[in-house]
Amino acid sequence: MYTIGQVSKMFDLPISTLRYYDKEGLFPGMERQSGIRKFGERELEALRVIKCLKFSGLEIKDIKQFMSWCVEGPSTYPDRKKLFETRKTVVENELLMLQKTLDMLKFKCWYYDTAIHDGNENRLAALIPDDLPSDVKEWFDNAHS
Amino acid sequence: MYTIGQVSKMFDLPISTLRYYDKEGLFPGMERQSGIRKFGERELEALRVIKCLKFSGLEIKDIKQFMSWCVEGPSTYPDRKKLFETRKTVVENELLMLQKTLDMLKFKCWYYDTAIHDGNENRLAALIPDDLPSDVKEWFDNAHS
DNA sequence: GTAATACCTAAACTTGACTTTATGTCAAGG
DNA sequence: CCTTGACATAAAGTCAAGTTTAGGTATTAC
Repeated sequence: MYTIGQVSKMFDLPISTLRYYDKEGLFPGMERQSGIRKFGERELEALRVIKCLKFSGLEIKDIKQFMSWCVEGPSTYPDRKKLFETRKTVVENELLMLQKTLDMLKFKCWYYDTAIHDGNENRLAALIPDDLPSDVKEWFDNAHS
Repeated sequence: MYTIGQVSKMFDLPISTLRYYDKEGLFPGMERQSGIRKFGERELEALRVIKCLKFSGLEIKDIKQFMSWCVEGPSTYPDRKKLFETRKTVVENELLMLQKTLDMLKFKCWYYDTAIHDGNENRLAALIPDDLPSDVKEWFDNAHS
């Protein structure tokens, strides 16, 4: 069993955030000893899941919904599974878009390398795809078609 | 040259958002004809870049900074390059973390598949890594070590 | 015994990125 | 002529996710 201060250090989260999560219902049924929160293994596992679900873009109120389902019992297994399936789809799409974003950033890094070398953008202004190094042309092709 | 309404449709962005971006200085030197915004190729390219930079997690005020550098001329090439290098690092890290998030989601999907099949979590509560299908154990290993 | 720490609550405040509202101009169509 | 539609502005409102503040309790350290 851990105090809020210990958990704050373990997860590198401000105490105020942990209290806020608790207030929002993300630790249903958390124990207290004379008013003081006691974080057990259930709460630590909850925090691990919260971290991932948040990173996947899920809102607090929907994480709360999930936690409520966990309390409700086996009848909510299908709801919980659907939530994770949906998140999986969302994150897979996000990965594809982030990859495209990375292509753009690589292109721009190359672009400014070239601009710095040339001292101007004259040559770059007249670019055609064939001029581009292959590791950098993804985004250019994509954005200008 | 396009009107704000045309650009709104082209980029699937609300008109109010385009006006907000303009107010925040994301289209420095945009033309006007008797008060009406005229979006040219420069502004469209800006929007393509804004889309990516936003997706990479950059804030509006930092995008504005970049746009100001573009107006300022070749002396800011190094600043602009550094911005894209930093974004590249950030996005590469984000990709790694998203991949881990995806591992967790895959694990949870498998978990609830199993729970639905069993009708309870008894078997799952006593899990050890060796019990896990290999395509699903990444996250479990990671989180419980 | 008092001062420092670690905990608690409720309520107000903050931030970023928009969105909405209220009001107004201007050109084209019936 | 007058209404409709597309544009404009300034200012207020919204929303999520915290953070901060003000005030209080309980235990330990000197």
